[in-house]
Amino acid sequence: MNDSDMTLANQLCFSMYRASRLFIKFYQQALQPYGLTYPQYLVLLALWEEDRQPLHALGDQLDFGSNTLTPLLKRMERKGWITRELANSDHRQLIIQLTETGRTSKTEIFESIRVCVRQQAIDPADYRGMLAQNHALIDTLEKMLN
Amino acid sequence: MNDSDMTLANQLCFSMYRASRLFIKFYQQALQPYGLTYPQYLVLLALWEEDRQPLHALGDQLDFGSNTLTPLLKRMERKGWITRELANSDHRQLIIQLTETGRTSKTEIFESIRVCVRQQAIDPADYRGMLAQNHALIDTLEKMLN
DNA sequence: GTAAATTAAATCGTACGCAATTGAAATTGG
DNA sequence: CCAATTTCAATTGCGTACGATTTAATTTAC
Repeated sequence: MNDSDMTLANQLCFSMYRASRLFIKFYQQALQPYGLTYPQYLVLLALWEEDRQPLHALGDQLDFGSNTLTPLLKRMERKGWITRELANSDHRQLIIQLTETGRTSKTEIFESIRVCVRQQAIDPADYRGMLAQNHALIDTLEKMLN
Repeated sequence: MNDSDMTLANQLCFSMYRASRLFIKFYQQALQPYGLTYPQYLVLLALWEEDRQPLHALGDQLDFGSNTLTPLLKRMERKGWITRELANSDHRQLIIQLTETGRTSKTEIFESIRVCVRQQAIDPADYRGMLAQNHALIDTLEKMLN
């Protein structure tokens, strides 16, 4: 590995960082009508897959700690997407649940996203290939960071 | 595109976001001894490729606006990595230049990064493949966002 | 049964990212 | 030449990210 591998253009980390930020900007366009940020949309995605999860379970899926999630979820509660209530069985756990609005918006928001993503016109095989490679990379990095 | 394509696990954007954050965390470990953050390291990379650039040129390469760069560069100036001076030819432009420390640290910091990256043990062909695919994706997204 | 350890959310502080605006300097067009 | 436009960096405000600590509730171990 020589110095020419250390240019901005040759850094995989930098290209991931660039692609991620552009991708998020792209999604934000579709989410703007709903007043949602991308991380907030991720919370909705997780809850649409499984409602009524404790905060730490959302954190496990999204790799967010309570330092990130607590204020984010409070904002989502204020905007009427979710409710936050202590679990009866364990008063340390905060159960996050979709509101009626949060549940029923799924169809409309998905359609907005789909319209938006369809314009990207990425080859489905490329998409799946990159997804698989990213998952492999994520596994490698997670192992190295303990 | 059906609802099963909308799970967290099937979102390319989310996997980019996850990989990017893990990658940055990985780099931060190597950068911690120098008190550098990853975005600050990117500025150094750009300046090591070409010193004495105006703020907006760094912004073009890293896709940062002055709203991000101005405070970031002030922190780097305080820590002695760079200097900030108005261009004589154009008093609107702020020329960013490496300090002696900034210039000479290159060798040592590169070595730290290389030691760290070598442990990843990613196949070089995979690395190049992902880099190329990311660049293609970045181009697509940039075009769609104007 | 209770002190020690663990788990969970919240809090604190710092540093991005980025949309939007501001204000100053340079360029342009009539 | 000079008013209008454009180009810059800086500022403002908000929402993440995340290391580190705190506080409260539950488990564990003896």
